[in-house]
Amino acid sequence: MSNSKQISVIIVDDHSLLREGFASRIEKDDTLELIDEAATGEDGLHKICKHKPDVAVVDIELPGINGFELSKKIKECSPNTEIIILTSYKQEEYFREAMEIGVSGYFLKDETIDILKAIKNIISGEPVISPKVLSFVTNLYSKRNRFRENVPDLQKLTNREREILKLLSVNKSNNEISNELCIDKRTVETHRNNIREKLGLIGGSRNALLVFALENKEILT
Amino acid sequence: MSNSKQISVIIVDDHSLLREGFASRIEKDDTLELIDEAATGEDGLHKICKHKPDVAVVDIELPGINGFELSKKIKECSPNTEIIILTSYKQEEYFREAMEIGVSGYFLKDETIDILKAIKNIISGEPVISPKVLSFVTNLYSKRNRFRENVPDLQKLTNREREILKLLSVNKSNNEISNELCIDKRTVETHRNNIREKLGLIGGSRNALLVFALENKEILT
DNA sequence: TAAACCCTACGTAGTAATACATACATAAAT
DNA sequence: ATTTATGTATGTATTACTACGTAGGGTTTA
Repeated sequence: MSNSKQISVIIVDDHSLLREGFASRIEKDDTLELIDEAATGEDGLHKICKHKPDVAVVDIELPGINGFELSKKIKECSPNTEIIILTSYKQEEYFREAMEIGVSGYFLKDETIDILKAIKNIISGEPVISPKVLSFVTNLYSKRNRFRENVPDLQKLTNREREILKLLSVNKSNNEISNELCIDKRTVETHRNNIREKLGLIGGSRNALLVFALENKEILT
Repeated sequence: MSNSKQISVIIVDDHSLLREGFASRIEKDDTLELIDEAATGEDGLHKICKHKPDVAVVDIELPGINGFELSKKIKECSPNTEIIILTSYKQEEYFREAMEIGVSGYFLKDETIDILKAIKNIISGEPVISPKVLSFVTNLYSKRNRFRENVPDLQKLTNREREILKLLSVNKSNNEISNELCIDKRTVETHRNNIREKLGLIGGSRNALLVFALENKEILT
């Protein structure tokens, strides 16, 4: 009955109607197999730990332990099970918590989403976030009103200059840099000036170079 | 030639080898059609505005206008074109900017990702983020969480001090702040010192306060 | 071979911020 | 009613960085 090529799935949701719909959809797809289902967190945990399915679809609002607690416990007892949150909560806090726990997918029930395709995507290594939920990410980022006009041209800098810029990005002073690189402190100043000129930071605020270094610290080799 | 059921795609990347590989993959899939390609931002924009493809795959680092600028212009001239960023930059800043612009996908070149499947997913309405990149979302959220726990020191600041810290976070000098708030520049220094003391930044590096302000600019009211 | 670039070093001058103080008026708390 | 917190202002000295230069020795390149 259980084809080894099939993706094994367990759903944990207290709405029987939703479980039925989910089961009927999965039945029509022979690459997926619903091996069990549960209506409570405890029952779900028990069944998932027992069967260790490829995918667990869990609701957040559950009788007993909720979907978050359940997810954490799943990660302990069956770490290879991919967890998909399927919920009607689109609050940012819930999404955030799900992300922190490290679930592989987060979908809203009221969406016209192809949950089966999402499961397959996740199994093939692509975490998927539901379109409506993705807007949280976008909004979150948009709240920061910094907007980069150009990809900074770090290629214009020499190796030494990039090295010094990297030290600047971890907030080292000229003195510290000169000690670390065993060069004169005035030489460090020369490099700084050359860097500032190449990056077009001359005449700006006193700390323009530091700000640049901090903002770009990740992309410095 | 062009089957109306096919998904039309244009790729903009300055690496010809990558374009060739992309083209050869697409050829083998008759649901996708590569209708044109470009090596520069300008050429890409021209071709995309002309053909208005279903999907545009764009690199960030491009000769001339970069991938971000290109994406913004694509959204103007061909708003129905889904944009997929395909890049070797996995820095959070780039991902953030891509999200702000509102692209539908963000993938890393060095990943063993099925880009064709990703295109199809996106066409079917599922924004997809590359697995490695998705960790930014997680990190971002957990970072925010840490902020709230580890920086209650901000509560120790008075309203005026927070106001000044906020101005510091956008890299204003004491002089600029004193003008803006109509107080003496030495008073601003007093506030700075009080802030530094309350945040435990005394004796640290000269720019410790600036670094702090920059790193926490998002959570300043 | 000459030109260009890179790393190094230094001179003088000025500005910005810190370290470490004191001081006064007001408003809130108790 | 006295303490406390807050916002304001000032003094002196020191440090860190910038502005604007010059300059030698090394390697690469045209």
